[in-house]
Amino acid sequence: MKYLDKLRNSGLRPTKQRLQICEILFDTEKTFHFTINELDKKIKDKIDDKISLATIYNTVHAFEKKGYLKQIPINSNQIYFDTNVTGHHHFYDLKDGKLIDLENSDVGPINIKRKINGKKIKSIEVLVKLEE
Amino acid sequence: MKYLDKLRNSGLRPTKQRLQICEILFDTEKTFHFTINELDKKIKDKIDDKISLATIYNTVHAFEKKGYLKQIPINSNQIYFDTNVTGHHHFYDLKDGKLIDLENSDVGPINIKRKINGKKIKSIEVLVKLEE
DNA sequence: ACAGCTATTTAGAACCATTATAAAGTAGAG
DNA sequence: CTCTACTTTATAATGGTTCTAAATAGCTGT
Ligand SMILES: [Mn+2]
Ligand SMILES: [Mn+2]
Ligand SMILES: [Zn+2]
Ligand SMILES: [Zn+2]
Repeated sequence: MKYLDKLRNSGLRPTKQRLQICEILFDTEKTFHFTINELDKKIKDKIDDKISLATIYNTVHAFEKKGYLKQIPINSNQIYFDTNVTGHHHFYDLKDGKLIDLENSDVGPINIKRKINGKKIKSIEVLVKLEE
Repeated sequence: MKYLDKLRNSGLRPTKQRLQICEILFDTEKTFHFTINELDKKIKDKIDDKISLATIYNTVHAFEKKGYLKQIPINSNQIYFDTNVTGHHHFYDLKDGKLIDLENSDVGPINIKRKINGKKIKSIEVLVKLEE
């Protein structure tokens, strides 16, 4: 199994459900963005076993904690996740609610000049909203 | 009344509730960030009349539509609003969930090199997450 | 001032994404 | 194989936000 070690090495038991979700999330050429609802639909499409919604939530959160997924900061009634966990940015199309990756090279270096005492920077994310 | 014209000029009737909310939101030296829940508490503290939660939601959304407030893109179970509607950025302290303004001058110019066909850029917002 | 019209407020219900619960099932260690 | 901790699951609960529809209030024209 392709993802057995990935899971074992993170201290996550490689259950059938987790392995199937791994295939949907990580077996693709390109990375992608998704909501839980979209992932649930994709699972129903692509696999014949049923995976409960609770397990989908549990798994996505477990993967996020391990750094295999990240949330995208955006105002929406649903959480958007990203299978691209490298530092990068996003276009957000206000018309259709879709996200498009913006590579670091498309944005250029961002130099935060202000410091906050006792805190360090964990991430810098740019959201570029698009309209017609 | 200080906010009568502001409201009338936007096509919003200057009701007692809207005028009172204006005072809480816009009568301050500094701009600030808030959730609906925090605004509701502040209203209970500062004014003696009761304003229903539905009216608070209605008013905040009306003000946002008129450009007197904006939402801050961030992952949270609640929407964060900002009384600072100029283009600027934010630190987000993951420890306590608080936002701190980052002026454009603290970030430097951001040059988005990539274009999306048929779309134009409405806003560019940077979120800098802080950890210990 | 008054009538008539429309916008607004309101309490409460509904909505719905997410989280909690607790019982049944499963993986891995020994 | 057994034991235990972890995981899955159906289902309920939670909680922020939106909807509903009836009451109220601002505004325009007279
Ligand atoms: Mn199927
Ligand atoms: Mn009071
Ligand atoms: Zn992305
Ligand atoms: Zn701000």
